[in-house]
Amino acid sequence: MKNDGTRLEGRLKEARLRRTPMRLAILDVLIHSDQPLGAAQIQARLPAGTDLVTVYRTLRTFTDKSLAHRVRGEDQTWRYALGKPVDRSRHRHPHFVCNDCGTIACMDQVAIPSQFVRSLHVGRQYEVSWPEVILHGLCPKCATG
Amino acid sequence: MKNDGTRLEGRLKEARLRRTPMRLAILDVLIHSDQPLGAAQIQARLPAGTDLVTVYRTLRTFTDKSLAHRVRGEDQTWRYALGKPVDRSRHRHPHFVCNDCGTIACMDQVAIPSQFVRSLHVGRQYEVSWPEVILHGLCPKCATG
DNA sequence: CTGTGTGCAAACACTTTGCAGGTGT
DNA sequence: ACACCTGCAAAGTGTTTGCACACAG
Repeated sequence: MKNDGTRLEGRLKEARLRRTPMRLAILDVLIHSDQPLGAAQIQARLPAGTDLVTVYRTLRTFTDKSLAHRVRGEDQTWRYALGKPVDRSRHRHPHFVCNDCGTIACMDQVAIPSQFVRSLHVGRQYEVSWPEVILHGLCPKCATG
Repeated sequence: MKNDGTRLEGRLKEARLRRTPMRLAILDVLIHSDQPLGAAQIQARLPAGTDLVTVYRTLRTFTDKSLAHRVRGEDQTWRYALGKPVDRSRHRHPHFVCNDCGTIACMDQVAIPSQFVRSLHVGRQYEVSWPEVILHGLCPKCATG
């Protein structure tokens, strides 16, 4: 945890992006979140007065450079999360959306079976590049509550 | 095809909704579309001057009564499609989104394997109610084009 | 110094809400 | 007749764009 700062700078350098306070701050928020966050949620975790537009632009930069990826929430908004180095190019893990509290979780540890697409027997006129899986249900908190 | 009108009225009656020109018109548009349509797209297929707000309200009524279902398009907008009687309560077929032209197709004929969720080995703290599958790739038109 | 990033205001696109008047049953 | 629909206007929300200034490299 101590060298998060260093790691963050490394990510920016790798993506050939300037190391600005705004970017470091947003990376920091994302790295410490256990779930994808929306632009407004991120803004709320930054110093008061932080400009939402800049947050949007920064997030766009991150996704453009594949530093982060985004998923849609039930409520129409984009949620952003850092892509694990391993799946930075393609984020093929399922996402979980809670019917109750609405939070989303990246199930990085869950793999979509490689033969999944094939098992669907989609007409061969379709060229499937990747299957997005969104699991709906109750998250641990809401399931027990 | 000749008795579409009758069928449409039947659906409304079944849902205890009044048979209004607006509703019949929208049902007609949806029944003749091979893909989910957005509110604006539906409006465009109705007589000029049709109120978009009413289209939205009508679609909301339809989804409330499970007469139709909706999916999100890549562009963040809702696309509506009539639910097949069979899956009116739950629409578990995959949807296909074309990377190129952006159109969405309901793959009603494709079944998601029943053991799919189990095969993911999601932590048991999560209660998955249903798996949403969105296939990304190229549709027949764009694949050949 | 130069190109990129940031802040602020304003624009945009999609969707919802309020209310008065019209219509199906 | 009465509840439910519809049309019009206006507000909301999330996101993007334009432009002048600030700052990292």
